[in-house]
Amino acid sequence: MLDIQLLRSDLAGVAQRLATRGVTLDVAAFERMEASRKDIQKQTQDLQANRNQLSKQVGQAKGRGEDASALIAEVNAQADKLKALEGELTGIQGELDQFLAGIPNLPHASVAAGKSADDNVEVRRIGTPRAFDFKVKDHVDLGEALGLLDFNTAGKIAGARFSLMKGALARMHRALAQFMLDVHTQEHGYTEVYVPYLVNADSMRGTGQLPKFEEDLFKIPRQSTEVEAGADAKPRDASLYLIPTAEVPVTNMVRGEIVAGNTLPLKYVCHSPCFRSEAGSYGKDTRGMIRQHQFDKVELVQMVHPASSYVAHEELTAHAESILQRLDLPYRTMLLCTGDMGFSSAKTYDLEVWLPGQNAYREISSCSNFEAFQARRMQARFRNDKNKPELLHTLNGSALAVGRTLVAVMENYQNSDGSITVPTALRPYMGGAERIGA
RNA sequence: GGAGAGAUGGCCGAGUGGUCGAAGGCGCUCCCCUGCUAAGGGAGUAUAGGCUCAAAAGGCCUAUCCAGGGUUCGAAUCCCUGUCUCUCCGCCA
Repeated sequence: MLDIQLLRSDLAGVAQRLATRGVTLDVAAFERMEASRKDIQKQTQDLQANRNQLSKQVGQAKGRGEDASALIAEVNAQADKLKALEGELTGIQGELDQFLAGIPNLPHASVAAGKSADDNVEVRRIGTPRAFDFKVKDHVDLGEALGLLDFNTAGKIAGARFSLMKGALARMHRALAQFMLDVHTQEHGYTEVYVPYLVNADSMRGTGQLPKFEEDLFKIPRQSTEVEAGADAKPRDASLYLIPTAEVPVTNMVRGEIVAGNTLPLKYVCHSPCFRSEAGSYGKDTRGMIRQHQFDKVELVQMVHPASSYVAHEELTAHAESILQRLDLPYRTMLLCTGDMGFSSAKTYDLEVWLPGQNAYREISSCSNFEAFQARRMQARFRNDKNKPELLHTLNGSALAVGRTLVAVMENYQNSDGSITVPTALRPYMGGAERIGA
């Protein structure tokens, strides 16, 4: 969520920066709502002040044993008007909140303007794709031939976009997650956390998945026994959502908190399953385990001082890259353009790993700086030098998506006989195994 | 699932209808005193928003004592609904 003060002081500037993302800000609507809010708020507060004043006098009069009925009558005379105004104020503030919640973050100055992924900028390219002297297979052919990957059975159990791994492949999947966690905790200073995989709507709002992207989430409908007040009394919605990324529960750890300044930066790493309905991506990546309803990911999350978030962003991205380097997987780092960034992000690097089976670089990580956008929604703050609460900055990045890393290892480390060499870095996690299959 | 207790400022904790944004303590900040890893004295110390002001400072005002409703001229305090925490019992990986 953007700072409403920024919209008040520089509406045109905000609209201009949003335009680079392809978003049109309804300036007129905002100005109309603001004018209305000001007017109603002024009237409401004046009446409230008047009521408080008179009520105080009632108390004083009664204290002196005098009759206060005239004062009480005076307050009562404006009670209806006050109640109506208070209702209006709540209404207009709700409208403004909703309007504000629908506006994406402003791109950082270092982000290139662009419309789509075609305009992303390649920042660096590490490693050289291996030259194969045989016809390469993709991970589906490799895994099924080895009898270790079974999409048919997964389909029977759950449906499309689920996968089932067995034996050494399932173990390698687990090994990858363990390896990533160990590197980040032992070498990069992250604290490992285990978190809920089902979260409430407040948490989804905190990181920006709600209200705009509900269709991408798996939702478990639930009703509280609490009944909302009002004419159409209905039970309060207490639905839970499956997390689409550990970013949600981990970042929400600081929701509503004021942390001591000297505890920053907070650095967490979390291995979790992720659930995405992939609505709107029908027909995309239908083969294999590139795009699944359920996948594992090791996520890095940092809460930092605002002054250091861009340094932290570079570091976090480097932490993610280090996994690819240790696995000796060729990749490139892309700076996303304004038009291709996620809703909440001010700046994002995507890491794309080389997949021989597709003869292409494919996204395996996304590292973003959200500045105060998430923190403002969550009211996540720290005490600054002046001992005043100030919004902190949040960042996160995948390091890495485990399923896609497994795909990358399978395809890049395949041998002519259909076996897969185990990367050296993973061998300690695989009981010393050097090869899968054959 | 059953029974009970609780939720107040950074922390502890008082406050059961009026002048309470909230005593007191701790912590923190500044000043004074003290020549010393201590103690004492004084002042200050929530957040968000609105109005005023060229701006800052300042001033005035509104809201917030878990959340949402209600009663009342007036609610931290009374009533209702919920959430969470703790204790005991049951069940359970």
